[in-house]
Amino acid sequence: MPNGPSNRSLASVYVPQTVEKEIYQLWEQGGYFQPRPDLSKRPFSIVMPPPNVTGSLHLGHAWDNTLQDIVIRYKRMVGFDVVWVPGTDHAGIATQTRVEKTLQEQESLSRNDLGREVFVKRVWEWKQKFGSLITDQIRALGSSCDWSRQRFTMDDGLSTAVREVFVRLYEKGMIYRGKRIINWCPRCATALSDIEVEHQDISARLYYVRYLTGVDDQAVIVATTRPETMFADVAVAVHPADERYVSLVGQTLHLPLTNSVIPIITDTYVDPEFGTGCVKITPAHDPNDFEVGQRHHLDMPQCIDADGKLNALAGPYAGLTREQARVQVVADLKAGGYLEREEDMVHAVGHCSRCNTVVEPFLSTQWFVRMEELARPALAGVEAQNLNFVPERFQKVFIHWLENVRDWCISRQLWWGHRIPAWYCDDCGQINVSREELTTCEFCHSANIHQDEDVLDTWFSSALWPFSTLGWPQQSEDFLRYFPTSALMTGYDILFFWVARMVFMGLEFTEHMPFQDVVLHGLIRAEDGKKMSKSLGNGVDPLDVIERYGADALRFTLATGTTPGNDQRFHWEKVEGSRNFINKLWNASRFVLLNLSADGVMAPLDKSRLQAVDRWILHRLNDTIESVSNFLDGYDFGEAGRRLYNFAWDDFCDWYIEFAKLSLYGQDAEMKLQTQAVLHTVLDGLLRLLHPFIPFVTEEIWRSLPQREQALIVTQWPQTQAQWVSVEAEKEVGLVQEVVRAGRNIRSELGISPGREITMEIQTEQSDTESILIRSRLYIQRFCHVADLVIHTQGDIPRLALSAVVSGAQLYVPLAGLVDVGTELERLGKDVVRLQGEVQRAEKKLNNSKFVEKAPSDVVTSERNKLVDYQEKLQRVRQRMDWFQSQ
RNA sequence: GCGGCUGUAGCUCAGAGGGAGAGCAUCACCUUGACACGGUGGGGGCCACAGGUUCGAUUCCUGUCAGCCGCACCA
Repeated sequence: MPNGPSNRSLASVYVPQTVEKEIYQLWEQGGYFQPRPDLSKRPFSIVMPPPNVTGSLHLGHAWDNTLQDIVIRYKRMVGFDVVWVPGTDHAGIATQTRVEKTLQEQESLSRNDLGREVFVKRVWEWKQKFGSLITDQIRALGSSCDWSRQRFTMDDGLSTAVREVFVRLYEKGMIYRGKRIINWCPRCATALSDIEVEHQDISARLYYVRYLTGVDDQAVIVATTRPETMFADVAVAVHPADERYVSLVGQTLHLPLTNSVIPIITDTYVDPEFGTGCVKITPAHDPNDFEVGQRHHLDMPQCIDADGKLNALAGPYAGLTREQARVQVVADLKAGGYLEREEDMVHAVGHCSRCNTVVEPFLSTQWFVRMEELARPALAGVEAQNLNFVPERFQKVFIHWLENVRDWCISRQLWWGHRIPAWYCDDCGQINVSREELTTCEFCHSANIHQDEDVLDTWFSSALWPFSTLGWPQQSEDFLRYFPTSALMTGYDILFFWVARMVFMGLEFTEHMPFQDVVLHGLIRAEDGKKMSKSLGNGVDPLDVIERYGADALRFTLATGTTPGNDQRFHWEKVEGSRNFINKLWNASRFVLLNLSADGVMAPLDKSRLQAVDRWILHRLNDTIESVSNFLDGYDFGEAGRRLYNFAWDDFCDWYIEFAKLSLYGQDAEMKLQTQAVLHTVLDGLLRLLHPFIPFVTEEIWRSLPQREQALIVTQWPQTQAQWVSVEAEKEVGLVQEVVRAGRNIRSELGISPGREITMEIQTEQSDTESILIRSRLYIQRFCHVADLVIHTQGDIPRLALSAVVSGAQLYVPLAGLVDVGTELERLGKDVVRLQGEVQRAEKKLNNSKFVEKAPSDVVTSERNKLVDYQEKLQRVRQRMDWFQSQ
């Protein structure tokens, strides 16, 4: 890396805005995001879920990217050959709709005014113009993905992959074209797949309509929620076992308003309990009716067109929208005496997941992927544990979906996307499906052919993402080295849309699960727990957050707010907290840097010369390295981040730095050197550990560190070292902390002003405790502002003094003027209550013979130790109370 | 109807078969030579409810209630 000035002084407040861009450039120009050709390292690869090329970053992306970047940076430092492939998605409907809207607003033109070719050209221009917006935003977040491998779903290579897959599936009979009932969005004017339909409960009415038999006034009452489709009714069905209607089966009915004649048929699909037990059958406008129609070979006339309006079949109602027609038909039925009654009901109605328009079940010719054969290996693979879900519970959801999946409608009536590689021959009528552009029919060699107008579902190309981005169908170097990828990280909301499809496509075409681990996170929500949405206007722009608090603060917030698989709420206060933490780290680093030796040369750590506090912080660091590494290995980012937060703030800043000051400002030059070395070692480790979470600030601090050899991003992840494990130091510093807290508590509770120096006596009967206290006396004096500290194993207890007990020792603060017998008794009384509780709890356990018999011996031992400790403390406090009461 | 998640301090949330935690908020005190984006001390909780398993349950199991989310059906 370029050599920044060493040991330069840092400002007292960290200002991310001035640093982040520069650091990112430094990384990118240093080529650190690209893997080094090093075959001795194990590969670790991730493909980034591609955002919409013309979209902009939202907090969900930011979260997703942060988690991926944490893993990537961690694995890179651990020593894997890491590659993270970024890219964008052409997002068919979304992009097309957006361009159409702008076209309409700015030029009052529709896509039909332009024609297909010109329109598609305009979308490409739009993509060129706005396509870098989102990738720049991903850069602003600090993502260390390999931009040299960036892909777009409509790149040549990826388009080749799409064609290859389409053709192969078609040749295997796994893609077919057929006239079926599909989900149609009249506003988007395209077919949708089942999962692009959202079911919402709607309060509606159930209309009971009289269909006359033509004999006298005899009628059958049919219940329907969609009277406007009656013009396309071809039958009325009853359950074969429904005795009420047995005599009518085979007879005909006259449709009200049109007088068409339709038969009464039987089908077990009919639920005799619902409504009247009679169902009107409209095969072209209802998925269930469609199946009935197929079974009974019924006609399938359509009365609603693609634009959602009624057609000529509806006679006088032609031209009305579905909604208008319903109102009019109901009114006319009522007027004609055909409406028996109406009933309020609530039922689920499908809505377009993109524009929320009510979806029309629509009979049309579309392309489908046969799912049965694709789902089977996917299920088998998952059940054989070849795919590791984090958290595990998503596996069940995944399996359930695959077990029930229906054929996938993949054709879309759009212009923006991968055009279906099928050509129809106008002479022989054959369908040609081909990898190459065709000009003549492969069957009859006629030049009279035309390509299918439709494009493929965007998810069809996304399904190939993990291998198409790496070069497939070529056996490219990248594909051979980095596929299957190591992990796929994304929100659980696209488990079916994307993850499932990648899995079955991966298995079909590469014979591998496309990734080993599937790590699913939740959704980011607004403060009140609601979904962030444009319509609610409660969205937060991550770029705003970055601008105000820095990318690191955003990242740390998102990462530490993560509980595997769960949603999290966004609060500005959390970001502020993260910003404060980053500033804390900044200042702790400043402290360390200011106190290193002027020449920047560090003494090697000499274990024999270290003090307990040094061994303690190194022990803590060791512990932190271990747990953070473990949490990261298990993709538990939240817990890893929180551990680091606590270690950095509590152990390092609040305690160790304060301990270190004594040595740094003291007279012992040798000790000072060791302290400097420890400070440096801990900061060094901390920066490495925090780097995946808050890469900018850690790299920036790193640049100021002496003795650095390379950029932090490519340094080694810290290793645990057995030599730094020190139970003894934990115990020693634990006692010091207990004494300090007790001393501070006395000062605070008695309102002793901070500037006032006090006298303290500590009495203990244990020689090891005594030596710890003697060794630590300067800490106690400094932290509790004690001018005169007496430590003794025997002797008189100070008379008029405030007191506290700690494990193995008693503390006295003689303060004649401040001791009020009443308040002191009250203080001690509270302590007695607390300690009594503890003693009782421990006694109850230990008096239970079953506990002593059955509980693990270490639990019993520790319980015994606790009891002794509490009993002793209790006794001391009571003695003290007795003494006061006798006054 | 099937499946899942959540219920812990005022708020947002961790946690874990064996002494209830954090951040924010709150109260008191503090310009202590890294940091007021800071320091010190304090208050605050039958860990939703009822059973069960266990020596021991806030944690595991079952059920109930409440909130939420998928999937399926709905004439």
